[in-house]
Amino acid sequence: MPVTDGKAGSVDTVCLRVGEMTPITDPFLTRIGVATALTRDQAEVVRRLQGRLQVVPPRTTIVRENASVCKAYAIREGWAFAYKILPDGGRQVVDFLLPGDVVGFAGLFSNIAAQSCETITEAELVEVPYAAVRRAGGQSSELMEAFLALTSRERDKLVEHLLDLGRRDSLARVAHLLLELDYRLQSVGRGSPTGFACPISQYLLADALGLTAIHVNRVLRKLRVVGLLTFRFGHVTFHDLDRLIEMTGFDPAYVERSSPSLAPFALPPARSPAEAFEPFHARH
Amino acid sequence: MPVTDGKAGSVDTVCLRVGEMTPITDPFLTRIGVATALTRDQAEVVRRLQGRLQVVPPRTTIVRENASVCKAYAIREGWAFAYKILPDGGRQVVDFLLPGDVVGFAGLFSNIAAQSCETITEAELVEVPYAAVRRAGGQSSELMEAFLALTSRERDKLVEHLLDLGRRDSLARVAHLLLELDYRLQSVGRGSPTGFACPISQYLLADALGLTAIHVNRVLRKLRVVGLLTFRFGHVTFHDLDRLIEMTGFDPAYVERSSPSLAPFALPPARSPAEAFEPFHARH
DNA sequence: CGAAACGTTGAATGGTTTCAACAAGAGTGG
DNA sequence: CCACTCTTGTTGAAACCATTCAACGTTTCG
Repeated sequence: MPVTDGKAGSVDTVCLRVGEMTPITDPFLTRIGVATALTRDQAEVVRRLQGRLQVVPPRTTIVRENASVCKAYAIREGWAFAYKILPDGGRQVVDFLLPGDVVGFAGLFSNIAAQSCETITEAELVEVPYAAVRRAGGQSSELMEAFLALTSRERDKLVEHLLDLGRRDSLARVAHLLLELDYRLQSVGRGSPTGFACPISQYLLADALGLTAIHVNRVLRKLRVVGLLTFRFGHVTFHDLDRLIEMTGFDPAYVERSSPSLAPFALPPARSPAEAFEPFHARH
Repeated sequence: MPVTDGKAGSVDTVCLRVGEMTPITDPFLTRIGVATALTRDQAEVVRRLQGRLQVVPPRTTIVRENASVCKAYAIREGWAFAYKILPDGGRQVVDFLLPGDVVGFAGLFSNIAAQSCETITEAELVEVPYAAVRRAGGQSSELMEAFLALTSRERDKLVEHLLDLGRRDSLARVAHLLLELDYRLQSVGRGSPTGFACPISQYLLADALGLTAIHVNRVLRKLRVVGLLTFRFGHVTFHDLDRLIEMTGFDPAYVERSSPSLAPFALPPARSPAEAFEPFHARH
């Protein structure tokens, strides 16, 4: 439910094309703008929420569980994941974070990180200080509404993840997650219906899906031999999208509901096809 | 981070004691007030958000997945649960809803219900129309912030649920859920450290925990014979709270973080002890 | 070159499900 | 009032899925 400021209707949604307007890619603004149409002024306020830009190497811990935090991070480029560690040493990956995603927004209230977050690939992060968010949000209910929509979307993703762990068998579980990741990538101008570059190790996949890395390996082999999909050398290829969607019960709607088709405008396609689809292939 | 309006500090948090101020129990106001301290005026606005009060029998579907919705429901009394059905017929319970909880808030943006919701016991529900929420929220960023906190809390619950399904064995899974429910009840003046009245069937428990009802039955028997807890005839009794907390890795903090110790003020204790702890015992 | 992370495979073990059956209480309709 | 059904709880045995243990090859990186 876009909130306008009383000016002309369509002009208000400038933020959705900000990627064309400014030389800088602005994933945070994009995400906010997807949720709620912003006026030019509001878009500027959101843009100013952003602090320092960091470029961090792979396997860097950005946020540590239970540590005190004072800012969120918007992912401009690269992959990361949020996770929790159990007393017995087990690890549960809560969510994968792709370009355009925001991590650590939940800490806005407690100032305590609910999960740890670590980069998978090299990543560019934009800091979003809570103080600035509170200041701006306190003056604009439209902004607060946008933040609410952001959190609401996170909730939807978690529910879908819950279905994976609770009621899908291991084949469907793996396939469903990979489908979701591809659709999320497509919503920000990466990926394609035929497949995508996926820097996730089998161990990580296992910890996201409540399985063993060993079993994930066998599941992937099975998915390959039955001609559904191939995940090898950091690349996922879908061989039979229709059958995959049918067997997993994948519903693209829950991805799209939160990121309308306008989203691709906001994040420009990666610089070169090779770089876009195989940025880490060399490591294998 | 309570947001005040500039008047005297402590006077602003009137809503937390609203249960003492008005003869009517107001779970919605309570929940909102727990998240953000509200001024007297804001509390009044929140109070007016609420529409009709419904009393519905057990097994009533309140919201149907994918149906269009125009309001949320605050649970004033009774138990309900939110769930999704998979194409293969499987059911996944996403969350149990206790007095003081709000269901269907996520539909505020899509106007489409993300999950179905059904009552377990007889329940009293207060309607909260989206239109009213948007109107009030649009004029007050503090309110929007409170709604954001509400959704953020839901996210925390889902993450904990995710840990259950992904990385806890069936014993710990069952025990952890029952512990969580008791703590949530305690935060609204029900339940006790020794146990609580629990109207959940083994089938429902199974669908929440990604198990079979048959297996849940065996797990409950095991929990009983090893002296950890008893769940029979609609009542959960904890025999060794310390050992339970240790084996499940239960962290009361994530319940409390979202519902401060002030909460018990808001929802008055149930009318009589017998009614409070065994409202459905008679059915067995 | 050695260490560390990742991928791969086999065999044995064990936790969960499936199938089948029965008991008990609640509610319904003749 | 009494069959009758429906829901829930309970148990046993067989089948299956996933884990554990163990081992080995590969690639990457310092």
